[in-house]
Amino acid sequence: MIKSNIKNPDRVRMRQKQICRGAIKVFRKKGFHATSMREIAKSAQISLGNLYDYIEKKEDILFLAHRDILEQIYQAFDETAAAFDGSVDRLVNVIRAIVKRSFELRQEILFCYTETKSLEKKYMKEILRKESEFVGKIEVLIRDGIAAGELRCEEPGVLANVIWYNMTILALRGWNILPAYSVETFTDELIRFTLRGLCAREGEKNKETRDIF
Amino acid sequence: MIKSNIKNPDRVRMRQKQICRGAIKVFRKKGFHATSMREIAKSAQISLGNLYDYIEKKEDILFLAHRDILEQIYQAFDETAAAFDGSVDRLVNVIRAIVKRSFELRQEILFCYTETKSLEKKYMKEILRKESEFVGKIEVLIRDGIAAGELRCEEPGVLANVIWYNMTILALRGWNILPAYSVETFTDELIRFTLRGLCAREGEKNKETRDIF
Amino acid sequence: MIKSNIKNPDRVRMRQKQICRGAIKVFRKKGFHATSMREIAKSAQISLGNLYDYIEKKEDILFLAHRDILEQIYQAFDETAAAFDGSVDRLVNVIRAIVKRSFELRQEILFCYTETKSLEKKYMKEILRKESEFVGKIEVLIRDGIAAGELRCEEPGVLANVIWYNMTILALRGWNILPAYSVETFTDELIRFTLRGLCAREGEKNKETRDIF
Amino acid sequence: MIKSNIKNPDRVRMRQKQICRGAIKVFRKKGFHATSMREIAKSAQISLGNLYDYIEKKEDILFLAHRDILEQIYQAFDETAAAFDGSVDRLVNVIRAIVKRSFELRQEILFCYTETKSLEKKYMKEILRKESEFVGKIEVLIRDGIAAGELRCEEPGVLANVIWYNMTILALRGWNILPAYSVETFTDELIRFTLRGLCAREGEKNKETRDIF
DNA sequence: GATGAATGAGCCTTCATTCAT
DNA sequence: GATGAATGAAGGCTCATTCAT
Repeated sequence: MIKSNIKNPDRVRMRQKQICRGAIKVFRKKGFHATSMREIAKSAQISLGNLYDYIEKKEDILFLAHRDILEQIYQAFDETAAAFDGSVDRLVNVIRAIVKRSFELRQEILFCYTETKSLEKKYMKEILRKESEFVGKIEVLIRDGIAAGELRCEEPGVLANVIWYNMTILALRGWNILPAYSVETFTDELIRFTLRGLCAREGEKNKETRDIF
Repeated sequence: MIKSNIKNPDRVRMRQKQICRGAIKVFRKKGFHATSMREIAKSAQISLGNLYDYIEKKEDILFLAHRDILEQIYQAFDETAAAFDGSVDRLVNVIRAIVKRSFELRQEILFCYTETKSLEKKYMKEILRKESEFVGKIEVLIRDGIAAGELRCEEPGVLANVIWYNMTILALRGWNILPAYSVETFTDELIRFTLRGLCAREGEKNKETRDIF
Repeated sequence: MIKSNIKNPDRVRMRQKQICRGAIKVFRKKGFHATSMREIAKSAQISLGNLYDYIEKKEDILFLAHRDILEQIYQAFDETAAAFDGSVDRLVNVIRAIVKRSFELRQEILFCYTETKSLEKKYMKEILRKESEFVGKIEVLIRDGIAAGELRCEEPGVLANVIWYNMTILALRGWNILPAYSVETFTDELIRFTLRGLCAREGEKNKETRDIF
Repeated sequence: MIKSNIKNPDRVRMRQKQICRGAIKVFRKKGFHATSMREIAKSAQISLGNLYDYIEKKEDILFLAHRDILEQIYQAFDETAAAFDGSVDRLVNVIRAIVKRSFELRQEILFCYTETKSLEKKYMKEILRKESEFVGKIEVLIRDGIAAGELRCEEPGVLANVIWYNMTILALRGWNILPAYSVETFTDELIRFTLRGLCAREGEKNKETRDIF
C-alpha cells in the first residue's frame, strides 16, 4: 500500500510495524503535528534516512498509526462477536469489550479522533470505509435483534452510529467521567442505557442482559 | 484574562472578538496548526504587529476561538432550557436545539474537538470546567425527571455525559450519518433512544415526548 | 515579476538587487546548486527569513542573477551602438566593448552559461527571448552593412549568432587563450577574423577598421 | 586512473564503461547534480554497492562521462583529418564533421560545458589538457595552410580557439539557430565565414572549398 | 564480487515572534 | 496604537556513501 524503496516485503512489513509503533508512542503524547520526524525515528529506533526508505512522507506514518490503532479496536469487535451467540448477547459483549479496549487505548483513540483530519484524501477514505464497515456490523446486530423480536427501534442505522460512537466516549470524555465513576460502573450504565434505548425485552434469556437489568 | 499591551479594556475586548472571529473563519478550513499568524491577521483584518498587542501567543487565539464557539452552544442550551417547563420537556428540547446548533457549527465543533489538546493547561482547565458545568445541568435535568417520576436510571451522572456527548455526534460522525439520514430523522431517533434509555414513561403529558414515541 | 510579501515596491527592488548581487558573489565561485540559501543570505547581508520575503524560491534568485548579469552585457551593447555611426564601425566597437565586458564578467558569464539549464521554463523563456533580441540587433548591423555595400555574406542570421557567440568566448575558453595572448591581441584578431569573414572592404573609411587591417 | 577495489583490470574497464554510459543517459536529461547515485546505478544496471567498487565518489563518474563524450568528438576529428590531404581541405572537413557530431551529441556537449566546473582540479586538468591538444591540432592546420600560401592570418593560436569553439555552437545556441536554419545551411555558412576569416584564396584547388564559395 | 539496507549531514523553506518607525 | 519588515530556530526530506551479508 505504501511506497517503499526496500525490496524484501517481509522486511517492509516488519519495519513499518516498528515505525508505526514507535510513532504512536510519541503521537500519544504530542500529537502528529508537534512530533518531528527525528523524534519518530528515534522512538522507532531507526535512522532518519532509513525511515524514509519505508515511507514516502510523514503523513504515511499517520495512516500507519491510524490503521494500527483502529485494527486493535476492530479485532476486539470480531473476537467478541465470534465468541457469543444471539445478537443481543453479541451486542452487549461487544460494547463491553470495546469500551474496555477503548479505555486501554484512550490516548491512541483520542489521537485518531484529533488527527484524522490531517490524513490525505486517499488514506482518509480507506480509514472511514473501514470504520463504516464496523458501524454496519452493529446495524446488522440490531436488525437481527429486531428480527428475533428481542429489540425494537425505528432507525437501526442511526442508532448503530450512536452506539458505536458511545463506545469510544471514554477516550474523548474520560476526563469528565473517570474522576467520578469506575470504568465498570460506566460500562454497565452505558449497556443498560443502550438496551433500554433499543427496547430490549427484560424477560429474555441472555445471561449478560439479565444480570445487568 | 489574556495579557494585552493595550490600556483601554473595551478596545481590547472588541479587538479580541475581531481576532477570534477572523481566526475561526480560517481554522474551520485549515485547523489550528496549519493556519499561520499571517493568515489569521489577514482574515481578522488587523496587522500582524497590532495583533500581538492584543494577544501574547498563537495559543491565546486558540483559546479565544474555543471559548467563542462553545459559548454559542451554551447559549443554545440556556435559551432552550429557559423556554420550557418540566425536566423531560427541557431535556428533549435541549437535545433538539443543540443537535441543530451543533450541526450548523459542525466544522467549528470538529475544530474544538481536534484542537483542544493544543491548549495549554491553564486554558484547557477553563474550557473543561465550563463544559463540565453544562454536563452538570443535564444531570440536574435527569435527576429532576427521576424525582418527578418521569424518568428512571441508575447513574444520572454517567448518562448526562453520554447524552451531552451524543448531541455533538453530527460534527464528528456526520460523514457516516448524513449521507443516509436527514438531520431531523437523526434527531428524532436520538431523542427516542435517549428517552427510552432513561425509561421515560410513555404516558406522560409532555407534547414533545408524546409526539415522538 | 517575482512574488514578494513586502508591500513597498521600492524596497522590494532595492532588496532584490542586494540579494542578487550578494548571490552572484557566491555563485561565481560555487555555482548555483552548490550554494546554499544560508550562504546567499549571508553574502547578501540579509537574514534567511527576510530573504524569503523577497523571493519565493531559490530558483528566483537564479533568475535575478541571470538577468542582472546579462543586463550588464546588453548595456555595453546599447551604449556602444549608440556611440558610433555606420554599421561596420558599430559592429567593430560592439565586439570590442562586449569582449571587454565579457572578460571582466567572465566568471559571471560562465555562471550564466552553466546554470541557464536550471532555470524554470517561465524564466528560461524570458532570458532567451532577451538574448535572441540582441542577436537580432547584430543581424541588423550586418544587413545594414550589406545594404551599404560594406559587407557581404550569404546568411546574416547565422553569422549574427556566431559573432554573438564569439564575443563571450573568453568566459568559456579563456583558460586556453589568456595564458598565451592578451585580451587586446585576442580582440584585435577576433575583429579581423570577423570582418574578413564578412568580406568587409579594406578600403572603407572607418578608422577602427582601417587601423586593424 | 580511477581507484577501484576490484583486482581484474579488464572487468574494471568494462564496468566503468557500463557505468559511464548509463550515467550519460541520465545526465543528458537531468544534469549531474540533479541525478542521484541511485538513478545512475539503475540506469547502468548495477547495484549501488557494486557501483562503489568501481569508483570512489560521484565526481568520478562525471569525469568518466566527460572523457567518454569528448572522446567521441576527438575521434571524429582524427578520422576526418586522416581522410583528407591538404590543410585547408582537412580544416574544412574537420569543421563539417565535428559540427555534425556536435549536433548529434548536442545534449552531451551541453552537459560537458555546464558541468565541467564541477570536476575536481585533477580531472579538470586532464580534460582541459586533452582539449588544448586538439585546439593545437587546429592551429597546426592553420599554420600549414599559411605555410602553403593558402591561408593568411596574424594569430593562428587565437583563431584556432575561435574555430574550435564555433564547432560546438549548435550545442550551446542551437535553440536560437535551429528553429530558423538547417544544420547544413549553418555548416556551410560557418565554413565560408571561417575560410574568409582566414583569407583563404578562392582560386585554390580544394574541391570542398571551391564548392562553398 | 555483488547486493541492498542503513546512516546522518545538510538542504530548502516556513513561521511565530519581535522591533523600528 | 498601528504597521509591516526582520529574525532565526526548526521542520520535512534527500542523497552520497558505507557496511553487513
